[in-house]
Amino acid sequence: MQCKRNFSAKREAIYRTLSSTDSHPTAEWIYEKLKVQIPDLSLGTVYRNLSVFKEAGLIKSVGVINGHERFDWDTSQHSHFVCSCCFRIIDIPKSRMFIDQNTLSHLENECDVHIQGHSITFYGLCGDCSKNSIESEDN
Amino acid sequence: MQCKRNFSAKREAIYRTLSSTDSHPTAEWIYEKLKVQIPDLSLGTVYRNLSVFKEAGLIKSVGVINGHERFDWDTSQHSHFVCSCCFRIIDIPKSRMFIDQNTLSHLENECDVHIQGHSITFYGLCGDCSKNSIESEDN
DNA sequence: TAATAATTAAGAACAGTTATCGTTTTGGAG
DNA sequence: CTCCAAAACGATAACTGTTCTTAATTATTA
Repeated sequence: MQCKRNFSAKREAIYRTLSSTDSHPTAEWIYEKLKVQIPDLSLGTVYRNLSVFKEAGLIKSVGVINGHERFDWDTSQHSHFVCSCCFRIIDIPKSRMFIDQNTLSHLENECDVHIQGHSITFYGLCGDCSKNSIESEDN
Repeated sequence: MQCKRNFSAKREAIYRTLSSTDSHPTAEWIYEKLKVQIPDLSLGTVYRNLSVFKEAGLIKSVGVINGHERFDWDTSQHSHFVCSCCFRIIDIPKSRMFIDQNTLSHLENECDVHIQGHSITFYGLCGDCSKNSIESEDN
């Protein structure tokens, strides 16, 4: 991959689809979304380009949630909340939970490691699932 | 599963193998380790019992690292370091990096979620891989 | 002992992802 | 524009970690 300006039409569409949502989608989701506009798109192409983007540092993986890798266009340091019920992923405001450089340095010494990054994931029930589980108790 | 005392011999062996290492192993690793002593052990049995333990809250999953689910006998709240090179997982001392209840409460309100837990993962190079990558530069 | 429940091995099935391969598209040079 | 090489592509097979099925075995209870 050269630079962003040289994206092929499909590559561009895949990147645009990912970067226009905050839902931290799967490859499949992006594929389904784009198939409407680009009927001859292949799922393999979505996977391949997501790998290309990831390798180029243009996107990040949130990790494998419920068996599906989830992607994030926002490569800046931020935390996520993952709903254990519907597997929705919600961004935690960036102002929160920042681990300072001093702590990282101490950790590196203490554990004999070289830290390049970190991720904080909260899990529990999202608002909707929380509400639903209360409603379904009313029987 | 009833209670820990009623473990079958193989279930017991699987739990013992996991709980006697800090390597956060995969199902495969436990299987290979036990196959020596228990030749008629099946990999499916290891997977099944790990699920049973997880469901019972006896063990935790560290998540899927490099395509393999990693398990941890230590269910208490603690953080991990994951080496991006050899995928070793190192426990971070429990004294470090805990997020207080007050912060969690604020987060729950701010994001409209119900937080049940969280995990902090640091990544980078472990001591060994860091050393090796420096050595291989000397060419 | 007989009936019942729990656990297991073996291997088939499954799902998400990656690799292969022949074709098409793209972008630069002449 | 035309040619060419490199990049990207679609289709689909292959791969891999995990789960499921089934029949057999083992443990428990009556």
